[in-house]
Amino acid sequence: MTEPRITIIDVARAASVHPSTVSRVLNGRVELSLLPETRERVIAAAARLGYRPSALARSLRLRRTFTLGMLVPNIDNPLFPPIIKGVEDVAHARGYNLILCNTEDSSEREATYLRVLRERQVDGLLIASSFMADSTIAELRRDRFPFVLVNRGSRGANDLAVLVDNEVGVAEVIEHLVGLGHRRIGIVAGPQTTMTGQQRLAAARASLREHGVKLDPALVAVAEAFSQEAGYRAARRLVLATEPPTAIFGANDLIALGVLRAIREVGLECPDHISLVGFNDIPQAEFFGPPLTTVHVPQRDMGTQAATMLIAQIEGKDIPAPRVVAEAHLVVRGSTAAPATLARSEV
Amino acid sequence: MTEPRITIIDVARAASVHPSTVSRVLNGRVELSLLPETRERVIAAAARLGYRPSALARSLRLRRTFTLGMLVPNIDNPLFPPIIKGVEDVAHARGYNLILCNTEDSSEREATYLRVLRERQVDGLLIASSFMADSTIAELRRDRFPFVLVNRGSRGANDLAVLVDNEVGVAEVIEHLVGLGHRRIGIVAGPQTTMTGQQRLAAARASLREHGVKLDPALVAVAEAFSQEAGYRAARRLVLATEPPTAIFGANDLIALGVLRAIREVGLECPDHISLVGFNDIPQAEFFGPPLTTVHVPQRDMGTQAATMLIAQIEGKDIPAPRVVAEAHLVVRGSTAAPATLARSEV
DNA sequence: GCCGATTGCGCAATCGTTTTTCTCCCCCAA
DNA sequence: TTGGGGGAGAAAAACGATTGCGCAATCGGC
Repeated sequence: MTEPRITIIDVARAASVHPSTVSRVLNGRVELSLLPETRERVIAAAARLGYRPSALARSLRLRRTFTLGMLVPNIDNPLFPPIIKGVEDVAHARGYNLILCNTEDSSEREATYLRVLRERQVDGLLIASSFMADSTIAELRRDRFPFVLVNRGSRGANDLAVLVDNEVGVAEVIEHLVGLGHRRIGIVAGPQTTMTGQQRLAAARASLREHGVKLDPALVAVAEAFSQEAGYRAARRLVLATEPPTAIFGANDLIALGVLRAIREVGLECPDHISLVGFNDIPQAEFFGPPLTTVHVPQRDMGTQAATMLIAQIEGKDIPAPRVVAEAHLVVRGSTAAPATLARSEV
Repeated sequence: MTEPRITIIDVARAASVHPSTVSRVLNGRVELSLLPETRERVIAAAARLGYRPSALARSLRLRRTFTLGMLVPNIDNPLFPPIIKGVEDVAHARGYNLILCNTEDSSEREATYLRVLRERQVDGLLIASSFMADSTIAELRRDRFPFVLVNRGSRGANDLAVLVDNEVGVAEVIEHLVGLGHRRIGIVAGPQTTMTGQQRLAAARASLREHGVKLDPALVAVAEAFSQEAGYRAARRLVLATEPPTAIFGANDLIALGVLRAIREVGLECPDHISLVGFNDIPQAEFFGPPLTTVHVPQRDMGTQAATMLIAQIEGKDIPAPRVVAEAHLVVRGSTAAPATLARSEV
């Protein structure tokens, strides 16, 4: 890269035409008439010199970068890679690139990345970062900056978003557990600073109430993050309770995994002593020991939908619905069973 | 974004100075003397207008983008997210951004992304994509384009690279299995179009030979990708053999997971009938059923090392060693045990 | 043989920065 | 009074591409 860059001017010189002609040839502007022979000369010269147009210069001139920015809270969470792939599928097919930023659940990183992405003039933003302050989102809205929320909501009712049906998903979880005979159900909620965390907890409470099951406040813990470690820390209190729950619902699969560790640490087994349910159905969930009962969400689909919506917005096309709610349904695997006492009485 | 952009000229006008002065103030060029009062006026004007410099224009002028490109074969493979995080840690700390591209194990996508990244003038490239042709890499080398290989080698001995010690890792795997009493060992190798795939298979062969264990060719299968599905397809032949192996080494954890499914599908259990070992120690490996015995590699570290090397190269600093070989050591968990016959005789 | 239409391509402005060079002005000393 | 010096900021030239406009040449029609 120390050698001088080959520019459109070099190509023009080599083909004995004007730079503008090179531009037209290479961008295939068919509305302009060009001698086939000229066209070929230009193409040959470009190939010979190994000309590589500068996306920087082009974007500056065009005021378009054909780049999408994506903010992800934690790429370590296996929920996100499939979503990212979905986004990439669409972006790539439509001629856009993706700049992926991992915010590490840190609002400073989030702010930095957001600034950087805007300075780089991405054409639009996919926001899967659940910690982002509503005020930040409001600012984007005010600036009319194209964005789509993924796997999180916002107060602005008209913001474009691809969401998960937390109510239905959680309802199925509770229904399943109650159906198995569980009455002493614990919850390890997600961070209550996130909408997802709030919604899933609220949905669980509501659903338990509907089933006439009382939720012991001692059996509700809040994890500080949607991570395994946070889940583990939060779950310890539950499993050490004088009367531990017979089933625990973790607000996502990673939290559930942390709960699993906590369960084992006190010498109990899942599902023999405590049943466990997660949320998201991350790709390896079925291989866990025991295979995790969880709520499946159409991850890749969410990514493609979000990207499609964003690009439509960028290109000023019609958007059928501002918010898409992805279906979420329980997948029963091996981590749930009837409570121990019941099982015994049944035998 | 339909509103006209606020440029340095607007700020200059608002502060009644020349644009060049604004640039100097905002970039803190202390070597130039500026009246404190002027400086404040400029800063105030910039803040008031909400000025956001254009990274595009700046990069064009500076011929630097402070952006790193990263090519990853498959972000779905949990091996990569921690590596990416390591890269991001360093990049972020040093003022660089990361453009992440997922090649989906497709060489066309790889070529497209490579072109795009160079057109966008990223300052350097992290290449974790193991399918990339050596000729492509040779081209980068010829162009003196800064790049670092991650988790893969190349023929060019002087290419910067952060590698895994496949020999030691695999040797420990074989040693472990042989030590447990296994003699009929199967291998599900990675794609032989990749260096990693070749190396691990070769290392396994060599190690078995050293231990005087004969490798039955019928027990060697090659997966078409480092994925669960490919591992599953490749493993079926092994588990259906007239005399199945008592242990199988999968070239990475995802392949091992596919093998596990194949084992179960024919009604066998792991490790009771067949022991299983993987490679990489992906974050959820310990939660699998059974917890996976595998080779741990310092994932995040590899990312930070690679990024550090790349940035050093970009900035023309000294690079201590062109290739870093990360240590790889076996982690014994529940997926390996003594072979069934032995176990029975021991009881 | 003249005029107007059409074809093929060049001209120059523009996108928003940075940086080198230059100018102006003030102050102080000779 | 004049010249030198230096401080503060203006001018202008890049960086590499795109595009509306316009000019010259060719062609066809009468």
